[in-house]
Formats: sequence, C-alpha cells, structure tokens
Amino acid sequence: MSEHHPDHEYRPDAVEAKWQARWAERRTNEPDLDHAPRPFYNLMMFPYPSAEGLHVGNCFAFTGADVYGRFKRLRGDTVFEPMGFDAFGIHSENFAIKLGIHPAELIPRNIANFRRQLTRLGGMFDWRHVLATTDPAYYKWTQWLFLQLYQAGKAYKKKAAVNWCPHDKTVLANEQVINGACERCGTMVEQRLLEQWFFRITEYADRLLANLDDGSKMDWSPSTTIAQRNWIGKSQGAEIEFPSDAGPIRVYTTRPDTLFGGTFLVLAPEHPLVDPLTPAPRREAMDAYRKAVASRDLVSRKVGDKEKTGVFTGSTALNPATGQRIPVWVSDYVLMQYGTGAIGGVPAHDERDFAFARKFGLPIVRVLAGPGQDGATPVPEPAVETEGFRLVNSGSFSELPASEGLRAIVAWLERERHGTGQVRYRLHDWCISRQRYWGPPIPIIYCDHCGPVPVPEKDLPVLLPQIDDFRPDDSGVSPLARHKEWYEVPCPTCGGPAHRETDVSDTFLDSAWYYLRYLSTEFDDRAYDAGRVARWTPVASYIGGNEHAVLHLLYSRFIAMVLHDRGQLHFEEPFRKFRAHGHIVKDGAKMSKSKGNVVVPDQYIARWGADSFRMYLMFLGPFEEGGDFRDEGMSGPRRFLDKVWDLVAECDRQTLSGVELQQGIVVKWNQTKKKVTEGLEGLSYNTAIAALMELLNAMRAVNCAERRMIKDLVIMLAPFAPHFAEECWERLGGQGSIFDAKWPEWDQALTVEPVVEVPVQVNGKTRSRVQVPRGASEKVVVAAANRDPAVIRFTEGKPLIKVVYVKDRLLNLVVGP
RNA sequence: GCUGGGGUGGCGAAACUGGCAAACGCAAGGGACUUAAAAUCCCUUGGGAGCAAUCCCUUGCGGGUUCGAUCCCCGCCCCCAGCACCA
Repeated sequence: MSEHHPDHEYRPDAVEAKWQARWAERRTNEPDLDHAPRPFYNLMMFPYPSAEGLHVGNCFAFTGADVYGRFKRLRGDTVFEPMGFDAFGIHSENFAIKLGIHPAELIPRNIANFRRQLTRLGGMFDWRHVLATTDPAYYKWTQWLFLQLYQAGKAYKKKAAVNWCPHDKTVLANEQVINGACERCGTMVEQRLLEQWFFRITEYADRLLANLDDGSKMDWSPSTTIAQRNWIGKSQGAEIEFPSDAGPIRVYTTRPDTLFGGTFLVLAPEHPLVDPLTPAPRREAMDAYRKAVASRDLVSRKVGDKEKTGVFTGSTALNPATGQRIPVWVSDYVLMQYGTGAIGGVPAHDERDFAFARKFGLPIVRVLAGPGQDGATPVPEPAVETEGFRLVNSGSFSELPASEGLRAIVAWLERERHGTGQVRYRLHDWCISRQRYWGPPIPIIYCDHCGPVPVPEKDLPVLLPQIDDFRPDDSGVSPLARHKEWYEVPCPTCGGPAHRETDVSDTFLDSAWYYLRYLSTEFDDRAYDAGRVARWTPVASYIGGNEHAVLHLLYSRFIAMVLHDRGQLHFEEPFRKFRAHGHIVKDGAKMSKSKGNVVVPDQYIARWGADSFRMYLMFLGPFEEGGDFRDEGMSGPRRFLDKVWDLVAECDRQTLSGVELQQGIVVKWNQTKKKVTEGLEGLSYNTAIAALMELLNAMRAVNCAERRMIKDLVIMLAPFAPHFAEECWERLGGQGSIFDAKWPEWDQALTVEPVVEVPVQVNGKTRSRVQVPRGASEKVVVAAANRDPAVIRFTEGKPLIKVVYVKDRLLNLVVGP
C-alpha cells in the first residue's frame, strides 16, 4: 500500500475548519427561499439550550436529520435546514435560580455555546434563519398567536388546580412533583384552584384523530400515531340519568350493557351534588374526607393500585333499569375531569368498582355470563370481557349477547329518555397558564369596566420586564404580579385603570409554531410570510424524539388547524412526514444528569474529528432505535475514512478497464449504490455505512482504484462525512461543492451476479452449494446437485419425496428414511 | 395494570419479513514491518468433537405450523420507554 507523506495525511481538524469557513463564505447552506424549484423543508426538533451544552444524544438526533437533509440535497432538492432554540421555560428558570444568574444573561451564553457546537458538528444549518423563542421579535408573534386563538373563541379562562408546595409556598410544574412531593423540600404537594387560561383543543379531538389515518396528510412513525390515538382516548358510551332527591345524577359509562348490575353510584369529591346529597349529620365526615383528598396533589391521586377510600353520602338514587334505589357514595377514584364526574358502580364487571364494593360491603350482581355460567354463578373476580358473554339478570334484555344487549339498552335509554349514546375523549383542554417568570406574558389586560381586553396588536410584544426577583413565591401567583409598575396599565379600550395578566404562557405554545417562523425571520411585520409558507410547508420531513409524541406534536397540529380554519394557513397538518429517532444510552442506561452518565461531544470531536464522530453515531445502531455509546467504537469509522483518503490519493493507479475478470467488483459497485440510496431513504444509516465499507474492502481486495467508483464512493459518503467528502471531491478535481454534485445512479441489471451459488439442503439441512447460471431451472440445479458427492452421501439409497426449489436461492431435497 | 419497542457471538449489530444465521464494525489472539512501541498490513475468532475432509449444537424459555422458522401462531420469562383509578 501507499507510503505515508506527512503532507497528505488526513487531518480532520484542518479539513473541517477549511470547509466550515468555505461553506459560510460561499453561503453553501443558504437556499433561496423565494425561488427554490424543488423545496424540501428538513426540520428537526430544536433544543432547549442547557448550560451543559450539547450532549451526544442531541448530536445523534441532529446528525441523523442532517444526513437526511444532505442526502435530499444530493438528490436534487433545495433543502432548507434551520436551527433554533427553545429557550423559555422552567428548565432555564430553575437553572438560573440555582446559579443565581438571571436567565436573560444565561440563555444567550448557552445559545452561543450551542451554536458553536452545532457548527463544529458540521450541520447544514441555514444560520440566517436562526431563532430563539426568548427573543421579543419571536415572542411578539407567540403573543399574536394567543390573540388569534382568543379571537377565534378558542381561548377561555376557568378555575383549575395547580400543584402547590405548602413549605416552599410556590406553584410547581408537574415535572417538579416527584411521587406527590415537592422535588426541592420533599413536602407533600397540595392542590390550589387558580383562574387559568385554556385552549379548546378538545373541540378538535375528532379531527386530530381522523387525520392520523389519512395517508395523504400524514406519514408518521406508527409508534407516534398510536401514542396520539391513546392520548386522545376516544370512547363510545352512554350518559345515563339516575334520579335523586337533589335532582338527576348524570353518569357516563362505556358499558351501558351492564346497567342492570349498577348497585351504587360514586361521585367525585368535587362533584357539585355532593353537598345537597349529604344530610347534616354526615357533613362533618364528608368534609373531612374531601379535605383529605384535596390535600393530595393531582399526581399522587392518579396513582393506581391504591386501597380504595370513600364515604357514603347518606342518600340514594334510582337505577332506571332495575327500579331499585341504590346508595350514592363519594370516592377519589372518580375524577371530576373525566366524563360527568360520577359513575355507576358495576362491581361484577369492573375491577375498581369490584374493589370498592368489597371494601364497603356493597352488593355485587352478575349481569354478564360466559359459557357454562348463569345469573346465579358467583363472582369471585370482576368479568370485564364481552366476547362470548350474554346478559343475565337484566329483565327483558336477558339472554342477549353482550354486544347486542349494549345496543338494545342504549336504544331503550333513548326511547325512555333516561339517557343518550355519547362519545367522550380523555384529552383535556390545554392549560397554557404558568405562574412563572420565564415565558411570554399572556397579552391580556383586565379592566374593571371592560373586563378582559386583548392587548392591541400594535402594542405587541408585551415585553417581559427585566426583574431581579424572578423566583416564584408565596403569593401564589406569577412573580410578575409583584411588579405594579409593570402590571398596572391603562385599559386599551377605555383608558381607565387596568392591570395586565401576570401569568406567562406554556413553553409548548412557543414550539407549536416555530417551523413557520424559521421561514420568515427577516419580516418584523408578520408572524410568517404567506408566500414562503405556501412554498415550503407542510414540512417535508420532521425528525425528533418520541418523548414529544403527544404534547408538542399534538399542540402543533391543533394550532395549525385553528389557523387553517381562520384562513391563515393552507394546510391543517403541519408535518407531512415524521420519524421518531431512537435514544443513545450509556452503559445500558439512558443518559441523565442524575445518573451522571451524560456524555459531551467536544472531546470526541477534538480527538477523532466531526466526520468520524458523525459516522460513529450513525453506525452504532439503527437510527430509529438508538444504541449504546462506547468510546472504543470511534476508531472503526476513522480507520475507514483514512483508507478512503489513501484510495483517493491512488485514484487511477489501476483503472477498471485494465483489470481483468472483475465482474464481481462492478456488481458490488452497483449493489452498493442501490443499498446506500435505499438505506438513506429509509433512515437505515448503519447498514448504508456498512455497505460503503464493503465496497471499499472489495476495491482494496482487487487493488482497484477506478476514478468513477471512487467518486461515487465519496458522494455517497458525503451525507455522513460532509467535510471529508468535500476535501476528497476537491482532490479528485471536482468543481464547487460536492453537495451540488449528482447522486450516483445504478444499473439494476448489474446489481446481480451472472453466476449464483445455490445452497443445497437435504431435509432442510444445508449439505453443499452448487454454482449455476442465474435464473437456472429446477432441472439444471437438481442435476448439478445429484452430481455432488456431498449431497449424494445423504440421498443415496433413499426415496426422494419432494423437491423444493426457490430460484437462485435454495434447493431442498426431501428424502425418506 | 395498559400501550409501544426489544431479547441474536466477548461487545455494537446484520439477515431481501419464511430460504446459506452472525454482513459491517469493535475488542481479543497470532504473525509481518520496527532496536522497541504506536500506526499500518496479513491471518484466526459463536460453542463443541476431530490430524483432517467433515459432523453435531446454537437467535430469551416451552410448544405448534412448515420441506424449511431469528421471522408466522399459542403459552411463559426478562429488559427499555410512555401512560397510569379515563368509568
């Protein structure tokens, strides 16, 4: 092989610095957004700029998305690949509190560090369009977006519970509550009711659900659509009225077929009928129970597997089906937020009701019977199945199969006006209020005269004031509420005394529309530019983590739908294609600060180069599954690049025409082009890299340095190792950027060998292989096999029962004993 | 508990979704070059038996379907992620 000239050695730091400078200077990564003939919007989930900087998990995700964008570009698309920073929110705020540095000072520092690292990694980012959600030029439009929803009637205010730490006297986000306790002091968290802003996402539940199945609008990872479907949680059931002394108690059930088995009712502790149904002697016990429940936070109350608790109201209600009076109980296993906040207890056919009935000695009546059972069969455990079950103890409905009984009972309820068939969702409206500092102030002004008044668009942004005491405190409201000089303003309508909303909005509102802003960062008079958006959206490819499968991705879809319905967007589904990437783990555990196994990329990039690092990340496992990060793995891809480097130096030393009998290498060449192209399109990066390595090994084995093959190899390598490929391209005499070169085509006929080796099995065990021309008939292959001594050994003297032949693949001779 | 994804050599993984299990890479061992080391190059490497050609076993466990199963079906075990009393 070649001797090493020091001048010609592959030095990644020099190569990478050279090309990063050149890309910037030549504006290689800055597409013309107004005239792109084949626009391809390559989006990846923007990071939260933590103080620690990028970790290898971020690098994995961004590199995978960047590889795809670079591939699309080489295939002839104009690719827009922007990057930004999701810099508002509780993470930044908490970290700033911990360090004692104001987030407004900390965040720009972190962003600068992220940008340095992202550039060093070699992403094809168009930095002209960088954005940060904390920039007033950005959140001005987040506030504008709130106003659009407000004007559309999709924003409203209502009382809702927040987590409250009685020791720290502060509002806590759900992620700050660990097993029902405050993450800082360990005190059990309580619920407090506050007036908060909500978006009516539940109005869109059906459309959000239906579009998931519409292939013309959405091509998403199945795991993500399944998660969304579960989150929306559509259920078909009936609402039934149970008359009581305090009026009808409305109950929602998905199992109206079990109505005759309803032997009690249970109300949520917050249910408005609890008071009227509880007579004076029982008040004290009831209030004590309700107080005990309220002192537990939302999180711990939802934890299942808990011993059932409850109190009898002292009243009864009428089961409209059986005509019997049944007791009304109160228990915290019934949630006010779902259904009607009241349930019909059917202990024989529901696990929770069964546990409750057992605990409090309530009657259990079987109304569904399986094969070999009847109405008198005891109920040792709740039977929740319907398949193969029939109704029993259900009056005139008895003996109907369960599914038919369900329809008949709903029809009867509607006819007799006891209830109606209903659809429910577990999706709740989106609470966007945060009693925090580090977010965009919600642009509403409260006037004693005019009520809530939206801030006029001309007055946006409502700037977040620079205050030093931004910590949440015992006032129970946002830190902004402590600053009169900020929140006291004249009413925009009447000019009278008024005050601002002091809550800020949820970070997820910032990220629900950022893909629109990227396209329009240079316009300060509009949230997004209609022409740009028309050309570039919906987003062609979106890659991100499945931890955002429900919240971010659902909210973004909802916001797009609202804007679409207002005639402000031409699509209702923002992301045509979404793929969830896997996660990098370290020593079998997910990287996290608490485990102390977070890996920072800088040292690896310094040692091996960004290109080797990128290749290693893409090679360590399937992109959509992730894999284990190991230091030792880095040398493999680096050695590969070194060998390609040497091959480029030897280009034309021995060309293909001068090589005899090298049909094999030509086939390998064509196979590689096919495999790499298909692998990149399907995000099978690890196998695409393996195919490139195989081609290199094959060329080295036959000492082939054919120019066309080396050029193809370098182009196919470019998405993974962009700087390296540029340098090789230049050394090969290529003009301009390699990313303006043409992706190699393959000849399908040359992807297969003319002669194949067909394995010959006897009774399913491979005994030999025979060489035959491709496409040989069964006759030819059997004849060849019958001449093979290794086969004869196992077939001799035995009757041939069956011959299985799969063309070019396998021959199996089945013989008797 | 429910939903989704997994379980294949010493390790990361591949295998046209029924057709030669272990491609590609790491690590390890042996050899070449070198005063020596690193780097590089060549060979070996799933387990077992055998001088060998060759044979037997092997994709978490137990069954099944099939000429043939890592792949399909039934019943279990374990790991990871998300959701978690949603009536």
